[in-house]
This record gives sequence, C-alpha cells and structure tokens, in this order.
Amino acid sequence: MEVKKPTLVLLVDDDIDVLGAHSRFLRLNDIDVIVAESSATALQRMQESDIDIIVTDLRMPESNGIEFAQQARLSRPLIPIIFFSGYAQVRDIVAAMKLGAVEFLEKPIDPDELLEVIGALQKSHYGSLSNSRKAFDGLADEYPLRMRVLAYEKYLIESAIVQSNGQIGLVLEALQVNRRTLNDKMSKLGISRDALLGDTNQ
Amino acid sequence: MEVKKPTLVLLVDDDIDVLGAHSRFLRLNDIDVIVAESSATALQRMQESDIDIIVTDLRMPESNGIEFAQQARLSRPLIPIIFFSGYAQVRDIVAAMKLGAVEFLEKPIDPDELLEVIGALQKSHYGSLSNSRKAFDGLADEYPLRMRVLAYEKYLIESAIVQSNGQIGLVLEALQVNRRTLNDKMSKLGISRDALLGDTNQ
DNA sequence: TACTTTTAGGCAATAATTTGCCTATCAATA
DNA sequence: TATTGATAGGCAAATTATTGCCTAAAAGTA
Repeated sequence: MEVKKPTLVLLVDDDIDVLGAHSRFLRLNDIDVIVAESSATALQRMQESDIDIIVTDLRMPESNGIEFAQQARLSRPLIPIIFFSGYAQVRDIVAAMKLGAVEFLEKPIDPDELLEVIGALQKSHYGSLSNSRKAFDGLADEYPLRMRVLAYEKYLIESAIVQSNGQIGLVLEALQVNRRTLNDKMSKLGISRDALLGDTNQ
Repeated sequence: MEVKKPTLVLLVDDDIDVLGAHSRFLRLNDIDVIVAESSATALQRMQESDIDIIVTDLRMPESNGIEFAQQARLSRPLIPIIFFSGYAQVRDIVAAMKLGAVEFLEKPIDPDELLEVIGALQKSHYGSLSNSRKAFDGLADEYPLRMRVLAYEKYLIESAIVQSNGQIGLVLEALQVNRRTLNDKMSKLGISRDALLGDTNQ
C-alpha cells in the first residue's frame, strides 16, 4: 500500500529502566518513541513533536498521570492516551477512563499487549486518517455546527473504511448503515475508498 | 422552572438485600426505583418503563453486568449506567468504563455516594460534559454511525450552551444555526438548558 | 469464457429536517 | 399595569436524507 508516516508514541514514566525497555521494544516493532521522565518534560515534548499516542504511568513523583493527561488534553483534546500503573485504586482507574483513556494496563506491562493496543489505535484512528481526524478534531469553535458534525461523520466513515481494509460490506455492517446511504454520504463528503487505501492508481 | 418528572432508576443486583436496602434509601430521597434481580428481568423492565439511569452490579450469576449493559445500550444507546462491584479486576473496570459507564462504585456502596452520583446526573442529563464527551468519544465502534454522530452533535451543543452560560442567543451565533433548528435538536437529543446550568429550581 | 461477488450510480417513493411565520410564556422593568 | 426582551412551541412549505429497486461495471474465480 502507500507509505505511511510511522506512529509516534510519547512514553512517560519516572522510571528510566521502564522507558528504556519499552521504547526499545516498540522501536523494534516500527513504532517511533519519544520518552519523557516527567510530566513537565512530556508536555514540552508535545510542543516540539506531533505526537500520535501518549502512553503514561499513572503514578509519578511530581504531578500524577491524571493531571498530566488533563494538561495534555488542553492542547490535544482527542489524543489517545494509554495509562498504566501497578496497584491502581478503583478511583484512579475510573478517573483515567473518564478522561477518555483508551486503555488502562497493569504494571508490569506486557509488551505484546501494549503493542496490540497501539496497533489497534493505528488501525482505527490514525495512519492515513490523520488528515481527516484533524479536520474534525481541530475544527475550531468558530465553525458552524453542521460543518463540525459533518467533519466528524467523515472521520468516522473513513476510520471504518480503513479498519475494514476497504471492504465496503464490512463497513456497512460496522456502521449499521444502508448501503445506498453510505455511498451518498461518501460522495457528498468527498470520501474516496481508493485514495484511503493508498491506491497508487489514483 | 417547569415541573420535572422524577428520576427513575433501575437497580440491578442478584442480592435481594442489596436491592431492598438501596431502593429504600433512594426512595427516601425522592428517587423512583425499579429493581431487578437478574439482567433478563432488568431488560424486561426497560421495555416496560422509561428508565432514566441504570445502576447495576458487575457480577451476577447468569450474565454479567457488562453483557447486560451492552444489551441495554442496544435499546438506549446513551442511557447513563452506574456500575458497582466488590473485588473488581482492572479489566472489568476498564471494560465498564469503555462501555461509557458514568461511574464505578466499590461494594459495599456508600449510599450517600450513590445519591451524589445520581444527583449529578439529574443536574445534567448525561452528567457533566465530560460524560457527554465520553458518550461520543468513547461510544464504541460497534455503535451505528447515526448514533455516534448524534452523540457528537449533542456534545457540541451542550458545550456551546455551557460556554455561553446558557444564553441561547450566543449559542445560535457560535454554532451558526437556525434558532428553530437548535430548539428542535435540543428537544430531540434530550438537552436541557436548565439542567446543564445546574438549575436548582427543578 | 462464463459465472459470481463486490461495488456503485439512477430513479422515485417515503421520511426526516430545516426554516420562516406566528403565537405564547416568563422575567425584568418602565 | 403595560412593555420589552429572551426563550420556545405549533404549523406548514421547502428542502434534504433515506432507502428499495433496478442496472452495470470491475474484479475475482471456476
């Protein structure tokens, strides 16, 4: 298929060993990693680089993962965040999930599990979708409601198409939408199945 | 403001004692309660009555609370669900929250805490905006496109109302939408201006 | 090649949404 | 009390969306 920009993960933990081990593992699996040993550093890294996914420890010395996530969300409202922690309290997990965490992993992290979660995110939210995602994610407040809703709908449809690897039958099932309706929406929203799948003949 | 229909809670647990104690307590606090001792019964009750909030145990003999919630969501995609459980596994809590649970309480339930959560939900239909946000952001992949788009639209409108501090004129300007259209959408999506602003005269 | 599967557009009936116009309520105030 | 401003609902016309039925092109397969 097409050449994709690799996923860039921001890994945050105060434990250098954890950072080292997991970042090595992720890089071996073709995932770019930027590490940060504190939430302050992490926020700075977010300014410098276009992070796709945040993976952060819940418990850190200075500010905890929840506070960091809240800060991070200010600049990137919908960025996927994966939390991990050992001995987490129920209220911590609930707080993390309420913040819209994508996943909450128990420490010690199973590298394969982490990879799997990231892989699922790549498929569903990112990859070739980054443009579309930005289209609705970043669509500023001043845009009309209708436009913003349509941008989101476009993003959802594009996500489903990429996830289904272009098989429209699966998309119809996933979105539970009439085939005729989907075709009309795609045409109206300017969604091209071929372009999404990186068709080189486009 | 206007007279509201009292909140109707569906309380689900296989333990009759729990049902009795908590339903009594809630009723003492002016909250209508329908109880169900199994998920099958609960689903039936949902057909019979217009439930506002579901409060369910995570662990039950036949089907567990997650499965029940999934079933319930089929007919009421955005209904607020509060889970409770003792000795919950991290993965259970995460699964519950991913389903869009409003809250996850530990057993034994502190009645005041439950009351507080329900009170917060009464104030704003889906709880705080963050919950509404969850309703669209976290609305799992398996939900129909239509529902997910509506959830997002609801979130946008609620955000705009809160941002404008309830002044509909400002909302109309911000969303660039026809006044009549906004009113219709609010009514259809179950958005209450008063509730969003925490109107205490309800 | 012939057959099947997948995808997609044309068209029309039906359903839903949008919107302007009118009215009504409520609160604040002259 | 009368008036004004903000909010909402009823209604109906105009517009748009949905969907089933039909056809057809393209890709894959026997």
